[in-house]
Amino acid sequence: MDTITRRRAPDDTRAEIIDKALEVAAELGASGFTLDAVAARTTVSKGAVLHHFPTKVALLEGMIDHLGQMHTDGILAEAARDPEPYGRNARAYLRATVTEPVTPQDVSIGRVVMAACAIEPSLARRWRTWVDRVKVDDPSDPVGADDALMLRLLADGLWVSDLFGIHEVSPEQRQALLSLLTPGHPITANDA
Amino acid sequence: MDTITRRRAPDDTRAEIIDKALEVAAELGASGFTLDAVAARTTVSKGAVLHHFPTKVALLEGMIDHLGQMHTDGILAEAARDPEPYGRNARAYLRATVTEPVTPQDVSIGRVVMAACAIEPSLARRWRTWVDRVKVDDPSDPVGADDALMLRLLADGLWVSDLFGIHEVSPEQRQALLSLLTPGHPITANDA
DNA sequence: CGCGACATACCAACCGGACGGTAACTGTCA
DNA sequence: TGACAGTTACCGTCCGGTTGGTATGTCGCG
Repeated sequence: MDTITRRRAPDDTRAEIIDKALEVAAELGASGFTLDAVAARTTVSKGAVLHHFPTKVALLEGMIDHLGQMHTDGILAEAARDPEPYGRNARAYLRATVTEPVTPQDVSIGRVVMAACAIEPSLARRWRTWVDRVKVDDPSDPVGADDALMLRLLADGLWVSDLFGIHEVSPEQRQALLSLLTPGHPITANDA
Repeated sequence: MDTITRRRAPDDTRAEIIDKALEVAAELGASGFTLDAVAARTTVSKGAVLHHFPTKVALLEGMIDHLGQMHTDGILAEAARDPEPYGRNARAYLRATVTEPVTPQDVSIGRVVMAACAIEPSLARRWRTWVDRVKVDDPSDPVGADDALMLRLLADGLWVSDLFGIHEVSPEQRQALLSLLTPGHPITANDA
């Protein structure tokens, strides 16, 4: 009947764990990202964390899936407000990566994810799976495969650059990148 | 007379440690990259490793510097054989990243470096320092800053993609990327 | 009851690095 | 040139803190 006395729904706990795990990643970075730290921040115990995510990698998978879903939403939203069909999908990918405010928290989380993928191959494969899925969202996109790939590589490169502070990229330069792909003006030679 | 009993030159030991450390990184990956594993592969002991590199991060710095030097050489060689001055520098950067054979060992080492930079901020800063240095190698390069930046971001994105197996990039596509920057045909809008 | 959602207590192994000691090399000064 | 002092290169061992994971108990709900 009523859910007042009932114990909390497990899904809520699971969601809270992921949420708090992202907080820990944002604040403590990869070296501070431990099961104990995550559990300490949740309302539940470490045992509960291990109950929902039997291993640390499983927790990271949950986090990556969550982040992937968020980013997918951002990309779809970006594509939805783009009237120009040519290259819409790839452009949305780039736009969602470039435009979204990159807070220090995002950077820290990104680093943790990056480290995790670099250490654990299964997580890297999960990343790839996400990319594959987001790539086929709009097969009717008329843009050439080479140009679309180029935009995605560019977006990833910019993301990595932001993560590690490699290049100073001004807002104007980001804007210039956004206007790269226009109909009738393919970038790579293969896309005639 | 003979050098059998003589102690080896310390620089040789240091070089050997870095060399074997790269081997360990290539074969065992980030999770297997421990001081013990490195020491076990060298002819010297763990104590000697710590003597030359007082901390694990210091060893990684040495490895990154070494790799950076190698890559710098590759870039300079690529630029030297390029008759076209326009965008030569940025193109060489891209070319050295794309063209150089990416062996599984390279991928494994790259992952270790990536993880290290993601975990330890000082290593990421070292990466940035290297990029800054390699960027000013040829200030007379007439290519626009935006286009040069774009090529570098593209190269980094491709490198990351190769590291994690994110995109399948055919040799033809890599070739298409190489011919991106040509005189009289700027890519970004800002470089008129 | 029984099953899933937790809590508590605990463990064992890994790993970075500290440390005391030794042997080899280098400079110095008589 | 040779003895002595100081320094550098290196060895082998040990420690202890951290951390991922387990084992077992408990409680509520259906």
